[in-house]
Amino acid sequence: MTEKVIGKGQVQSLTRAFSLLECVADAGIGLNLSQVAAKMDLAPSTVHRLLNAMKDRGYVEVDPATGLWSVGLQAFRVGNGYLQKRDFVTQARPYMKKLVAEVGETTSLAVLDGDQMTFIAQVECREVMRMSVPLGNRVTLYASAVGKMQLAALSDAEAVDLMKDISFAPLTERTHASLPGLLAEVQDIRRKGFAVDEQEQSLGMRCVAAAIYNEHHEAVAFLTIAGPTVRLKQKNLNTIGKTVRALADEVTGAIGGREKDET
Amino acid sequence: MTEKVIGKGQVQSLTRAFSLLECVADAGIGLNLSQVAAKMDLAPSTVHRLLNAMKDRGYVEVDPATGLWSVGLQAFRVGNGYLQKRDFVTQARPYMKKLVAEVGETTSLAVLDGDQMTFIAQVECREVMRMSVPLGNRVTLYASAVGKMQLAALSDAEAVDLMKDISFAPLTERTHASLPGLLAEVQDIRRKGFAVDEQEQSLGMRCVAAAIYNEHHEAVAFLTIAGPTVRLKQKNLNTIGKTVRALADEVTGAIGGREKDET
DNA sequence: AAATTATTTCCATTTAATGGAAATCGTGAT
DNA sequence: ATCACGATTTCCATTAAATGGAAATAATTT
Repeated sequence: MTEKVIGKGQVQSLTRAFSLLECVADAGIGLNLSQVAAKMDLAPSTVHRLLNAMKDRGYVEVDPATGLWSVGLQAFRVGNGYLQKRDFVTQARPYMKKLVAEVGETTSLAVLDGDQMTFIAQVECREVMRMSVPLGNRVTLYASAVGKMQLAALSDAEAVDLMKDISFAPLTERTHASLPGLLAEVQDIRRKGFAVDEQEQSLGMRCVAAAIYNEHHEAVAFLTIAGPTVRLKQKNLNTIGKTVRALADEVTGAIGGREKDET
Repeated sequence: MTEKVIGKGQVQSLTRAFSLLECVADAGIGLNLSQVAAKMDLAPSTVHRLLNAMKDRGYVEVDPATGLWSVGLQAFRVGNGYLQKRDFVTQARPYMKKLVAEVGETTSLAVLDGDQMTFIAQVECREVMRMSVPLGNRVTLYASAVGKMQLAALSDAEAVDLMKDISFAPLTERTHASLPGLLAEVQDIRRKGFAVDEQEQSLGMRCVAAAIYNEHHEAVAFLTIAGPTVRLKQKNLNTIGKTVRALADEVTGAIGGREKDET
């Protein structure tokens, strides 16, 4: 039998509870107790105890009719505190709207989370066919405009370090397949100040992203615009890139930040 | 010394960790470890251990410069799972937009949470002076349009039961001060199918709310529009009420629900 | 009605959380 | 620079609190 050793500074019941919470959150519709127990490889009684403790506080809820567990309102409430603090999200909103008005495509804001990018805000355009990502969704660093812009905002060493555990899964035939190729593009992105996702995430979709900096010249968030290739035409990418970058720079200014290399 | 007994079905470390999380979430900008320890009446070492365990999972984060703890991205991610599941939120969005377009004021969606109403979605209008509530924020049942509409959507017995532990704190001079008065208005709200907050929450603000029903004739969410008294004029409230109700009914239809008393 | 599966309760066992104390780090004053 | 004070972090003996097997109960299915 393999002994599971509890990591230093870890709290078993907490770690387990959060795993359950995430398990239940990822499941969407919900899972019943036994499914959760099986998935987490825990005794039903343990799962029962932990889930009920979280239920008492509103972090999860159980549908009495179906017995399915899902995320609770309290989790939503607490989680939204994240946005409160990050006032750049609210401050960026008017600029995001401006960008939508100028280019006519859905605009989003993403931040680095571990080794992926997470979308934290969005202003949708009014087109019938448009890009739309649920907030909280993630994309890879190597196959998204925001991700590549994130890498470009770091030093080569930092970028390589961030990518060290990543394997290049091809999402389309245009997805980067190796680190050297990716880093070469990152160089180019640094020069231009914006990144382009040329159908690397999804065929028929192009994205353009630029960085928002804080007062310490650190990129804290990434502004991106995404649309179908039929409207976001190749020949306009340079102009759009400049527009996105200009808007991102405006946000940087609005939150009292400063760009990287202003010499 | 008073012995703190752990409640049945509770998990001490979990309960404490969630209290810490909420403490840190409510603080907005953040708190340092000692402040949290003092507020929660726990030993610093315990707080340190629990906060670090949550930090490892991304539920809280600490600003290395200031040592202030605040809510983490993971909490946001997981919390947003709450909306995923409730497809009426996404389905309601286009109608919320339509309502904003028609009336020109910020539109929100609220649900019952314990004995308060929680805002879970919002579409802001484009006015400079406009209503804007951070998602996850709560309002009372007795001093909000959504709250009164919620009460009206229940039977008198259920409404009274829901209000049993509530004391009527006057938020403005127009706030309901007692249950009988509130229940009398609730009768009227049932007849009209929409509720009005006539500066009961905040002077200079009016709100109008209507209910969204599921297939079991249960009110699951409340659509509301809020704006300054200078724009949301008294004489238009009836028309606006009908508009809000009509839109709420459209959402009800879109999610396959049915209204209460369709005889 | 019986069988099967899922949930909940119970409780003896022992692990894992606890918090006091001491060490370390950080900051600002002298 | 040195000292002092407060905050943070580490350590570890103690024991309370979490654990999970088993049994009871409830909910489905056959």
